Amino acid sequence: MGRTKDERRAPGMHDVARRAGVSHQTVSRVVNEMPNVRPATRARVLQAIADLGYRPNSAARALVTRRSGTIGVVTSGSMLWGPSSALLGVERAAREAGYFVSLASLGSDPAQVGSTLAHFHEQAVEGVIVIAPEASLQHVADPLLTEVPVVMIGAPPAPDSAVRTTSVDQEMGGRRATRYLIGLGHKQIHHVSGPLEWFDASLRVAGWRAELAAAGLPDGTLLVGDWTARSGYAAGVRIRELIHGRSPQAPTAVFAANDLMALGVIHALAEAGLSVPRDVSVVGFDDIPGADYFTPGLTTVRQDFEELGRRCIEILLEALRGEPSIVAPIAPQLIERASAASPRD
Amino acid sequence: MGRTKDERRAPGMHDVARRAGVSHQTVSRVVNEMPNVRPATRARVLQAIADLGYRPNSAARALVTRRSGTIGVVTSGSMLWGPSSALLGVERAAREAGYFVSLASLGSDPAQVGSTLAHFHEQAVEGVIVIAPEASLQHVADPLLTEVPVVMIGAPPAPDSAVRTTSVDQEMGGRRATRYLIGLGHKQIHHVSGPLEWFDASLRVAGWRAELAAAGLPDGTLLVGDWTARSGYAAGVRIRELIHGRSPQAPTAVFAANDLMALGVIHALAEAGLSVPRDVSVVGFDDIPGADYFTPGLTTVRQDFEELGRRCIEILLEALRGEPSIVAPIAPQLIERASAASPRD
DNA sequence: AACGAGAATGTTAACGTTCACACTCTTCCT
DNA sequence: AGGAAGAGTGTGAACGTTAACATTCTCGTT
Repeated sequence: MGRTKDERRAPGMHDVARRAGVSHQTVSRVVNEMPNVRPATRARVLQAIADLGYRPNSAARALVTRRSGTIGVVTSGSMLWGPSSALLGVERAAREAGYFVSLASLGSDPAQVGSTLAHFHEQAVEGVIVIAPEASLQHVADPLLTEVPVVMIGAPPAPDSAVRTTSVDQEMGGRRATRYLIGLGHKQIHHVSGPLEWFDASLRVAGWRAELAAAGLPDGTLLVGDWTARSGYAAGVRIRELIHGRSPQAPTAVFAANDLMALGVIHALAEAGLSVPRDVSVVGFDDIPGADYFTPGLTTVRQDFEELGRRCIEILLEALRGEPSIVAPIAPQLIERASAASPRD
Repeated sequence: MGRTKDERRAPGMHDVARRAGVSHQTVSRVVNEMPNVRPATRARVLQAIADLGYRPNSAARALVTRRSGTIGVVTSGSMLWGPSSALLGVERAAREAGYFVSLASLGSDPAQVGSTLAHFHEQAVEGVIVIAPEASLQHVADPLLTEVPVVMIGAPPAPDSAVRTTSVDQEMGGRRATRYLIGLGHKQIHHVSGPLEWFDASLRVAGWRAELAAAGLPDGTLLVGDWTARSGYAAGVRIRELIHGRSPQAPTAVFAANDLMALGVIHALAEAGLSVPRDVSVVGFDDIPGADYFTPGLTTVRQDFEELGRRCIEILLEALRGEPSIVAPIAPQLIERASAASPRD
């Protein structure tokens, strides 16, 4: 009775080595594309690998190497258009660079942060990318920082921290939107922002203010929303009341910090018989799918999230190599559509 | 700046064992929550673990165990609202079950399929979840099937294949939307579908047809889109031409297979001075963020993508345990809003 | 008191790599 | 001819865990 080993083990380096008539170490060298292997030998090994369908065992490699070949990505649980797209960019770039991508989402429960970190730690990730541009989450990954590099997407550079960052230039986005409206002749431009503890939100506010000031215009009213269309609607209700009351604060244009809130604003306005852009101009932010077919088509500021994700990996790789990284933020782009026009008067 | 080379090895089981005055095997037993450890010993070990900040090394474990504790998730590259949400659900459930989640997206290039599979294979994933409900991708994971269970999200059950599936009941969704419109009194109901090679798309078509037939109504016209608002707009243009031409085929209601296309349809209609729902009723599908603030608020069929993701993991775990799984598809839900009403005549 | 059945713990050998060497050829210089 | 330099290859020991088995305790039973 021979060994009834129906547990057919996957071939290992030794099997390949035997078949190619070399030592396991030579196989290792071939697999890792190291120099100092004669072409003929390399070919023989490669052939054996192909014949046997050999695949290196990454666990064994990770064990001895102490490198997992994995990078961890933390996302906040929201999965809005932006984060999802950035995640996609991150994944693509990471895989292209030969890394595995391990995903972990953050619930609202702060205890989850600890468990997520433990999760990554246990997996021995080589780097972490945080897609959660809320200030409250700015330091989620700090405990890992002593061990691995961390890149945070969308956060402003923090020179005091070892966390590297990259982002779309949100302030510039805010300026572009505002300047465009000013160029159209608007003088009263209000802003519906996201929650101010989001970096993106407060930077867009800053851009809006700066541009208003630069043009010598008075500050507009700031209405704080929460990124949802519903909160945009609430802001829109406030705005239409201002307009109907012929308030001196009544705006001729509104800059919303994302497209969803812009949608809500437009809805509130339309409900009250106010037409966009005839009565009020609206500019959004993000250029989400469908923004071009809102009624009216939404003039907005587009950000390239996938590019953002790619850069994230780029920076992480630089950090892994110990290089400094000076990456300029990505410039967002204004997309002209129908929701903004010159004021009537 | 440059991180000093930290030669201090992380503590291993032996270190813990020494500190607790037991053998490494006992530590292993404690870590893996195995029985037959005296409470006092367990406590001592736990204490030592805490003192040393010990974390089990998953690579070593994976090596000896031949189980990676990782499940692979393949997504198509699109990152629409649905897939993203499902991904989130999958991640949550997987982590809760103690698994790592490895992500890989599929580009358009079919060669990528192979590389993605190799990627997972190399990582020794224990199971694969495919979030790519296109028929063309139905068999992407088949080569892995001999090794690990595969669960495909959104695909119809295929009894001939070992691939397990789960989904929202798309046909029911199509029926619900259509029935609602019929209940409102509509007799000419057209459908703007997604690409027919998507399961979801063809099932919704089937539901629409079935319900029409059940009500003894004539077939409506099928306009095939590609999920984008732009394609919905194109369909809307066709529809408004029908209406303006007083064609006998002119519909009083349109069922769009997703909200984005519904948005496009509404836009095209509005452009031509046709009002929704006064002139034409529109029902969408998905209930994407913002759908409630379209003008008018979109009546649509909501699917619970996160639940879908959770079930996916549930089924995968069952497969891993060798259990059969008979999971009923999730019933989608009609959300009544303003975009559909009774026809005027 | 001796026995034995479990419970509790320990010992040793894998798992499949890479690393640090040691070794054997070439090649080319003196 | 002698040998140094370096290319090409091989050897054995880690890496940190679990599996399988071996051993020691702890009782209740006879």
